[in-house]
Amino acid sequence: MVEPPPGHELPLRLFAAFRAAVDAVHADLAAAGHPGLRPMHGFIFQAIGTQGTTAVELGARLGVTKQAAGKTIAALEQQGYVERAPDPADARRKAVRLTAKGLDVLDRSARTFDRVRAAWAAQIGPERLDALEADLAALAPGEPFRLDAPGWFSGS
Amino acid sequence: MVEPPPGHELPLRLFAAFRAAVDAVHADLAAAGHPGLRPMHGFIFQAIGTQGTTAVELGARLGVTKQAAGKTIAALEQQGYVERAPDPADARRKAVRLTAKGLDVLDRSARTFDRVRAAWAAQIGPERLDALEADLAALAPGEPFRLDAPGWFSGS
DNA sequence: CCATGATCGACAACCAGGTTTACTATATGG
DNA sequence: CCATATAGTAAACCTGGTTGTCGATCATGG
Repeated sequence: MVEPPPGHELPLRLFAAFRAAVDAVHADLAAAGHPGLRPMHGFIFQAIGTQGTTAVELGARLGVTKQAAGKTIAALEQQGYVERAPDPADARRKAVRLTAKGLDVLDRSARTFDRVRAAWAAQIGPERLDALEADLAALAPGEPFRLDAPGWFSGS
Repeated sequence: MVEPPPGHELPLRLFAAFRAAVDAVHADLAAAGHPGLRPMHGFIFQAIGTQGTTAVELGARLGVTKQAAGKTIAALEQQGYVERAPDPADARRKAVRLTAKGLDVLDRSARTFDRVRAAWAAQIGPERLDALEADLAALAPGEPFRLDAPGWFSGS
């Protein structure tokens, strides 16, 4: 009977591949005038999206309190990635939208992820990459868009 | 021509699978009298290992400063997971070793990771799981034991 | 044998991101 | 019209990390 690999190796390889893709994105972003963005910011930008959002909604998407979301928004506003405008329909709310600079991050990220995927397909073959993706979907079913990763790792 | 899936889906699925495995480990740990341990602690325990280590060495393995490693060690010592003893051969050094409680964490984690792997093999078939692992090794080559994940995500 | 430099661990001050608690301002529904 | 719920903000605090500094202890070259 053949010994299977130790069980911790597969999770580490999953994480290593994830990390490789994210590192590629952030290397591109850093080279394109967006230094200082961390992997967690990718989740935040995705959570804001092209539609914009509010502090409460952003907090819910990221799995943090609205106060934490508010701090994050303030920081991104400071750096010019988002802008806030009063909601004409509800004076309590403040609409948060990505600026052109913020949209550039979203756009570049998407293109780099596509580039990484194409490189991977070329490396192991598109069929095997599709099989890999299908198997992953079977092993960890459900919505892949869980944006509450910040906080999951070190969070309370 | 068939549209490939958006490139960000695969990384998210990689992360989701990693997260599922780690969550299984920490659910088991929490049920076994180790509540409050976060995913990042798994990396720390692995970095300390059965051999023990020192603050400087731990910092190097985790990719953080020795001061941060020292704080982490102090916190784990407080909770009874590690103990420090003076090194008889070098009075500057303090050997850090896992206590029985700490070794229990390491042991349980390894067994749960094995259990997860077995469950995954049963679900998609051992051949496909082996293929998945081999493909991942091809895509993100190199040492899978990169323990500097804490800090990578939100770090400086 | 000892002076100099490197290394180990600790302390202090600070920062980033998160939480809890508390508060104001605005909507909304009975 | 008022009671209750919701959006945003603020303050105090926690954790994990950083830089800078320091004393204590090796290690090495005169």
